[in-house]
Amino acid sequence: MNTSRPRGPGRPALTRTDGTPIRVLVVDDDPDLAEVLSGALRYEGWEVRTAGDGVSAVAEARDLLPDAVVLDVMLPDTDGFTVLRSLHAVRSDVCVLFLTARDAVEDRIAGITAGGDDYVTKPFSLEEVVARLRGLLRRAGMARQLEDGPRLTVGDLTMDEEAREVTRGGELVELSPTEFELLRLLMHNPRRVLSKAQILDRVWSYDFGGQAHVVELYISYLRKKVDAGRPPMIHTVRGAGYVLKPAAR
Amino acid sequence: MNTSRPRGPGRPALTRTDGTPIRVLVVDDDPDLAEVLSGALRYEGWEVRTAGDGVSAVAEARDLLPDAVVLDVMLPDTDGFTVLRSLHAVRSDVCVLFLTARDAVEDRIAGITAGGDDYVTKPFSLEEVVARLRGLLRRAGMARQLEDGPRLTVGDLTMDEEAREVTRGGELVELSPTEFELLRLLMHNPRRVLSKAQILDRVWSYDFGGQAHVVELYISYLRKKVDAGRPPMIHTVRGAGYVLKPAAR
DNA sequence: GGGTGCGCTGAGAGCGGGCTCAGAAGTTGC
DNA sequence: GCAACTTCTGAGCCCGCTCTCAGCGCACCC
Repeated sequence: MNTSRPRGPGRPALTRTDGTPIRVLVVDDDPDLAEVLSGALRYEGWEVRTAGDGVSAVAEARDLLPDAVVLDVMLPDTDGFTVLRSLHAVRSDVCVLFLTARDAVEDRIAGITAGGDDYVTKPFSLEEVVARLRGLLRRAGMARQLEDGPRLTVGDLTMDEEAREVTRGGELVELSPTEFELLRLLMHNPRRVLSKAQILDRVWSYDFGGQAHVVELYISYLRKKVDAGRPPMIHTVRGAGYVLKPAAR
Repeated sequence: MNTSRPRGPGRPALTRTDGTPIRVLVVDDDPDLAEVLSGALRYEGWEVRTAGDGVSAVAEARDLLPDAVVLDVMLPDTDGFTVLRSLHAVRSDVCVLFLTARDAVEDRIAGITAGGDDYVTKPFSLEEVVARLRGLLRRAGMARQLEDGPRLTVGDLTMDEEAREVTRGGELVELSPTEFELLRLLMHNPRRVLSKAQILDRVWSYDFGGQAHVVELYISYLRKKVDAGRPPMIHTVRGAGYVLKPAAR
């Protein structure tokens, strides 16, 4: 996996207010999942460490003083709530993103999002995890946006990630959840060719068994809504993937 | 380190008159509850500390000199009223919000609130606790409102939090307590998508075991009263949650 | 210029999220 | 003690979303 990654031109990156990379701690007892996650976060240009249980998580946190923690609720030793308390003791303004099984949502998530923290249910897509973390960090005010705020812009296409609002040339564009996620990925990587495999990896959840064919399908949906009669911004690079770039005048 | 969490767009924040964050001490012997509470208060941008019993509460108070204290009446060592006296000795103008069981309300609480303090009965919703604290601080004159007073406005929708009065386009809208609380949360977060879990966490009491289904139900109630024939302000974002925004022109 | 395969799109099935209605249980006020 | 109101549960329905399948067009290669 490619670990060195200069941000592409136009790639909006978050850094800490002093300009150093954002520090994230990933806590999950499944090493494979932790690896995939930390890969995606490093791809954002962030500094990442991992821990496999609650005790080492707190130990790592004491050392790293992370800005954010990605925390599996089900850990071999302790439950998420206890870890949360310890983390807040280490650094009171830490942001926490919980990972939880879908059916476990109801019972004990209660109160977790109250402190401004957030959660995603397994299985999740990497794009979603990254987006949630970005949102948390931005709201906590510990991050500095290198570009202009929560509104993402490519050409005359804009996306407000918090309001989930997309406009093209001032007109509102209505998107389904998956379409939105796909467009978000494209808009975070303007002028960069993304392969179908990359897109599948980031937009669809990691346990998705389907074909790369869905990517073509959703690109076609997006074109109908985003390009619709206007000069095209979504381009196919045959044999390589897709690019989003401002429409040539 | 940046400990203040700037409110989202349109989110009215309170600070002390010198502009520094409001300082709150949370006293409860249930660590989970204390954690949830302090999370919610930190989310308001306030500085929070916790204590688990009366003795450490007074010790913390001497150190922090809090503007307000959230105080469980039932403590392992002392009762709330003794703590109250000690707190007033530390800082005579401190605001106190009592937490009490429903059936214990009658007798002595009444006398307390005469002193300008307030109470909520368990189980409570976080939105309620935060609202009561805001009211206390404002009345005590130790807080400075960063935005425009107690009246909340989104489009042609207004809410007077103190009078519990809501108008849409000048017309009075009558709401039940829960409906009011839900709308308050939405109006504090205009143009931001709130998930059902977030709403559940803040509007319903922390021990509510029910389904996210009630949120849909109450959204539908609100729509009937707030949107009723007018251009809709409450929007569903499928798979994500709900947003309140000014009606499109 | 013809073949090959990649990419595009239309049709449609299945599913599940979200809305509404009806009613039970609890609460408040007269 | 009754009436009005509020809150929440359950059931059923509808429709939007997702994905599969299949057929076709077009780009590229020889």
